[in-house]
Amino acid sequence: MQTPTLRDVADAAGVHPATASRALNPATRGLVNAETARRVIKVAESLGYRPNPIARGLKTAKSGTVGLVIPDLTNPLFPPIVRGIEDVLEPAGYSGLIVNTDNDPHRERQQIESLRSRQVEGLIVATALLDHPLLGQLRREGVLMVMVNRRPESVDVPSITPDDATGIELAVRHLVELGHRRIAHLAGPLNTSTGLVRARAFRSAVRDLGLEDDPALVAHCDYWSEDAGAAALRALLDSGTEFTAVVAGNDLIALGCYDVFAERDIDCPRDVSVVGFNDMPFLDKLRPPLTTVSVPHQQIGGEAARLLLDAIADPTRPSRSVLLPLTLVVRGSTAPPR
Amino acid sequence: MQTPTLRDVADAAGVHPATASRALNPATRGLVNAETARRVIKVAESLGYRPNPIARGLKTAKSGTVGLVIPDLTNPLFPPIVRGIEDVLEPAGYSGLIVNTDNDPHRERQQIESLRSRQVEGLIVATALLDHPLLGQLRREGVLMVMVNRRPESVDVPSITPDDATGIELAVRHLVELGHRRIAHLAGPLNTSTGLVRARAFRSAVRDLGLEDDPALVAHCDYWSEDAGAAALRALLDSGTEFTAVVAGNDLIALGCYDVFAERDIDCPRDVSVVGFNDMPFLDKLRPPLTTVSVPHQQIGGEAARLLLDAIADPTRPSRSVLLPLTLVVRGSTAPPR
DNA sequence: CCCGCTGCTGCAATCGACTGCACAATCCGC
DNA sequence: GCGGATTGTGCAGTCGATTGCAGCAGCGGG
Repeated sequence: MQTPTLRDVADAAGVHPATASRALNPATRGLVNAETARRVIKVAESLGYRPNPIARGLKTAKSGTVGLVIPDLTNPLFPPIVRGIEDVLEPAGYSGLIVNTDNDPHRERQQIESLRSRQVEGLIVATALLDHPLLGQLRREGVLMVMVNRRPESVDVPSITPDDATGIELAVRHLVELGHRRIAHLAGPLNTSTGLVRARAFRSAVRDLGLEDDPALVAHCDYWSEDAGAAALRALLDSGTEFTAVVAGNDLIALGCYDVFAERDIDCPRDVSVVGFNDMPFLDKLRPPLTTVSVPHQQIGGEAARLLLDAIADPTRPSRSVLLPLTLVVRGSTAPPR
Repeated sequence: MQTPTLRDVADAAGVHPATASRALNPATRGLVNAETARRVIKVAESLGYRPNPIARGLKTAKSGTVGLVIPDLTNPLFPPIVRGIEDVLEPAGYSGLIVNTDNDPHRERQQIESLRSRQVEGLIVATALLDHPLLGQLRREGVLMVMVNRRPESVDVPSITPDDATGIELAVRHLVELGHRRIAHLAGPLNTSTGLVRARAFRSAVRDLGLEDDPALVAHCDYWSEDAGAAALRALLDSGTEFTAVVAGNDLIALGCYDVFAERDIDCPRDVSVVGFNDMPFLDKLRPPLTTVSVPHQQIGGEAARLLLDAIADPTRPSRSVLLPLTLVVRGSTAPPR
């Protein structure tokens, strides 16, 4: 006998499996004599009994798993989020099934399909595609889900997002306080909600702080990548527009700036200041260490998991959304303009 | 009716559920009339039938999941490994359940216990503890597993490990070719197999290349961390031992060196050269960019998953182990000595 | 002294898919 | 045209845990 079953426990305790089941389940324990329950529990322990979640899941139609849909675990953004999720899921007796979509809508469909056939009880979605028809469909089919890092525009889905707008404002304000007046923005892809939100926030922050809102000062990146960031900065430089500071759409784009600085012999922060976004690991090891907006990724993951567990516990509960506050981490890449 | 069951398909196709089951399962399809099979399959498709893996698992005692035991997903070493694993698991119809142990043996036990109760079919273990009694116990209990990044000493378990010894030799040889003669080693914790193997490999590489094997040149770090690396380098520096280059046990330890360089105004690579190990992301963004030994993490993960799947398919097959070749990535942190 | 209630426990069905066995239909050779 | 081999299909039990319902004992009240 590999691992003892409920029946083994019941036999050893001299009761019916049904009684053993009730004794072992805290929710139904009240139905059984306290003395009997104690005995059953004791026997279960001594036998090293572990309920088989597969069998349990068959009857209860619950799998104890949730799906985590992310673009790519290799992107340093996601591990802390996943970790935060797992840390909340685990004590609740749940676990997460991770799939990587590589931002390929087709793959995404497939992966979600595969998760559903694995009977996940809900989905935590961190992919960044905007206005996805799949989203509405899943909603209609009653699939529970929580979005991370993006707030769906049309559909009513609970979400956990960093307060991007305030984060950008933090960055701009910091630069203004240092004395910068011509601040550029290297925006992320505008077909992603974060890219869009941050770009908008940038322009309104600039206006709010009494600076000129010059459209020539914002350049767009096609991807959230170093290369795209470098390309955008080069274009901006070549356009002849004057600026003394850059707010990058995220840290990778900021890293692209570093490449251009090296390439064109620009001294950061003496010639140009840069602020990133996300606070990826090891940014403090760069020369100069990157000033950036810090996002509490692990906390975001934790909140997302909590929201999903709530939804599982009571699917009728109205969907709640959370906006998490951000902080600015000032390091060496920002200084007063010359 | 939420999702159609096998019975629904069978009814719609006018056959018995048993027949439908056989028709749908490629392994047993031969038992049923080709025409009937075709019809059943067609009906299944049109109904959008998805076999319920929970029910299937109950009968077949297979869950389609494997457990991934890692210390901490947040450590940049692991995401690529996990990604490599998932990429192999997924097409095979398996998926991975990740648990983080934080290198806490107690937590590790618990987590593995929890994975087992979830009926995982095997374990991929990437935790670095040496000589773990748990290991032998699991073996005896017939739990299939594969180790990543470490080769168990006593027990016969398949493993995938980078060829650390050759990697270290690559690093030392590179430094020697640059003209270094006094090369130090900041070894990782010696109670981890990688720490031990690399430290040994360092000394034998030094000897093989005709350098003096001075014990004063190797310092030990208590952890694989920046702080530990910095502390070890400080101790070495304070001891007055002369050296012009450092081979760090891994990249984090090398990063610790950077901190000390900044602190003591040491110019890398002019005063001291440094080589890391692992090639974490973004090392090329450091000043100076870190020369390091590159480990094919994703490939390691993939191989590990393949090994485990093999073992699942045929548990009697003798356990195989793989040593993956490494390469040296020369960047800016190494130069000829002054 | 009997009825009815409460508190426990057991019985048996159920979840959905798989599978050994039996049986029916078909086909072949002699 | 008959016996035996060969397919193809159905029946029913199984995996392990859960749960509605029934039954039983004990107890108090009328």
